[in-house]
Order: sequence, then C-alpha cells, then structure tokens
Amino acid sequence: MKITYKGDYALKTILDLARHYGNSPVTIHDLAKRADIPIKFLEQILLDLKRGGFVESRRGKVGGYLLAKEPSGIKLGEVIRFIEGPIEPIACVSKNYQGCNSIYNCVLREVWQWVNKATCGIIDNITFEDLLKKIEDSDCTISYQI
Amino acid sequence: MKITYKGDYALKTILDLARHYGNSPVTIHDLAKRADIPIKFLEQILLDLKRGGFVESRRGKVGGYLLAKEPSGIKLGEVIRFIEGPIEPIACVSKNYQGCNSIYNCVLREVWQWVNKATCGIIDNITFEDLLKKIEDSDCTISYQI
DNA sequence: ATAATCCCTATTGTATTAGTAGAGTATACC
DNA sequence: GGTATACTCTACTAATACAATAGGGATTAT
Ligand code: FES
Ligand code: FES
Repeated sequence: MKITYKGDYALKTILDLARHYGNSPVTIHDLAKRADIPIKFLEQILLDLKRGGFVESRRGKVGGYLLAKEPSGIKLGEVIRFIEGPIEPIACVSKNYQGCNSIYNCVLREVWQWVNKATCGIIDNITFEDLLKKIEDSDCTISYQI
Repeated sequence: MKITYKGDYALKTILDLARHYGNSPVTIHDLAKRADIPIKFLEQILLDLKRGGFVESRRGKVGGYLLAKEPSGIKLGEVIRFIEGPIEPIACVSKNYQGCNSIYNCVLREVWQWVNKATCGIIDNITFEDLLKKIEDSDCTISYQI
C-alpha cells in the first residue's frame, strides 16, 4: 500500500470532522488551514468523500462540512480503499486472479497475500473514534486548540 | 508498499537464479522466457541487481547470470528495498521525520508505522531459501520442468 | 573469425499525481 | 432583494514515475 497526498489529506480531513462531530459544520477554509491542504485540492477531495457517503455538506452562509456517520462507524480502511483504490501490494493478490505463468513464482504471491492480510488487519480494525481516543489519551492534550 | 513490475520481475528473477544456485550460469534468455519478462527490460534489472551485489555475471559464450550469495543469505526485503526504494506507506513514517503541522494528525502516523512494521516483519524474515523450500513442499512439484 | 553472451546509455509513450483555474449554485442575513 | 459567504462541478496542466524499446559496444568459447 502507498498513501498518496490525496489519501493522506482525506484521512486528516475526516479526522478533523470527527473531532467536531455533533457540532456545527466546519468550513473548508478551516479544514484546509488546519491540515495545510491546498483549498482547491481539498474541494475535490471533499466532493469525493461526499459521494462516498463519508461526509455531508451545508451550503450558503454558516455552511460547511459534517461527518455523515459517527466516528465509530467509519473505519480507516473504508476511506483508504474509497480514495486510493485497492490496497494490495500487487494485483495478483486479488481472489479471482488467473495466476502467473510459472507456479514457482506463485510463492511470491503468497507473501503478498500475507502482507495484504497484515495491512488489512490494521486499517480495517481502526475507526476514527479509536483515533480520537488515542488523541485524548496522549499527553499532547495540553496544546489543544481549535 | 506497492510492488512495481520492475520489483516483481527482480524477485522472480532472483528466485529463478536461486533455483539454479550451484549450477552453471543461467542466460538472460532463459530467465526472461520463464518469467515472461521483456528481455531488454530484464537486462536493466539484472544490471541493477548486479550493482546491488545480488547477482554475478559471466560474459561471452556459455555466459549468464548467477546468484552472488546463497539463497539463505538474501532476504526478500533487501531486494525490494534496493529495487523499489523505501517501502513505508508514507514518508513521515521514517525516523527522522519532522512531524506534520498538527499533532492531531500524528495518530495517523502511528498507524502507518504499525503497517510498516508488519510489512517489514514479513519481508525481512523470508529468505529465498525459504521460498525454495516452500516450492518443494508444495504439491506442485509434479509439473517441475526447467 | 564468429556466434553467443553480457554491458550501458538514451529515448519514448503512457498513466498518475498534485495541484490550478474558473465558472456556477445555494443560503443566511440585513 | 442584494450581497457576502459558503459549497459544486468540470476542465486543464506541469511534473514525475513507470514500463518498456532502441541501438550500439565489449567479452569469451569454440
Ligand atoms: S500469481 Fe503473482 S507471482 Fe504467481
Ligand atoms: S507526521 Fe505524518 S501525519 Fe503527522
């Protein structure tokens, strides 16, 4: 798996929205500023995230973005897969792959399947609520500021 | 981590050479044919692998390529890192990274560090001898052919 | 000599990535 | 109703990486 800027930005944005879950909408301006994301790039990302059902938006004055579900209902893996596509290290890992030309090389495939499984085991078992909890528990809480 | 064609080809080629370890050199023609790799692309890859100290070559007639070390002395991770560069999913995972602008986002960094650790735990603990053993043990041995 | 082999650099076509640009639409508030 | 403040959408672009391809050159067994 490789995380692109777009994916990184998407996760940071959702995390920010998770921190403000239950409150009034957050403007793209604030989101962009806090995570240091080019605003026009973030625009596209938020559009994507909306289509993916991760965020909602309110237009007009006092508008902004909101998380569409509870932080506990969004797993890291979902967002990553939606934004980045398949996460496996190489295409032949997927179930319905035809197999390579030589059975001797397929031992490599098995290795990639392990790697894939290990990765999924992590990102599919972490929700944004878990991340929020981690932030709270950390000793960084002192420098908290919106 | 994402495996490119180049990396995939490199691993398959070293595995092939591992299977012929201790015998006479294997020609690029045979390597390319068995793994279905464009021969001119493989040329470059073998040049790289030579510079990396993974393979040796004999020029002229009856020349070819040989593994430079025992299969048990080459880990998957070494080859991957040499061919593909850093394997971490995102740059900020590396030790001496400055840290992002917001401590709230750094919980993500920790996730990537887990993913990275899990991946390294796999690829840095598998040698090409392990792969050879895996091939022997598998029931595919029947259709063995050089 | 010659055929088979490896050695090396340069170039190319395509796709992906990380933005930028610029127009449009909705809403709160006076 | 006008206007400022927000979100919406499509198109474009510069830079880079990827996956080869091309074309010569050097070495060695026979
Ligand atoms: S199927 Fe990918 S290496 Fe055999
Ligand atoms: S350092 Fe990468 S997310 Fe904070």
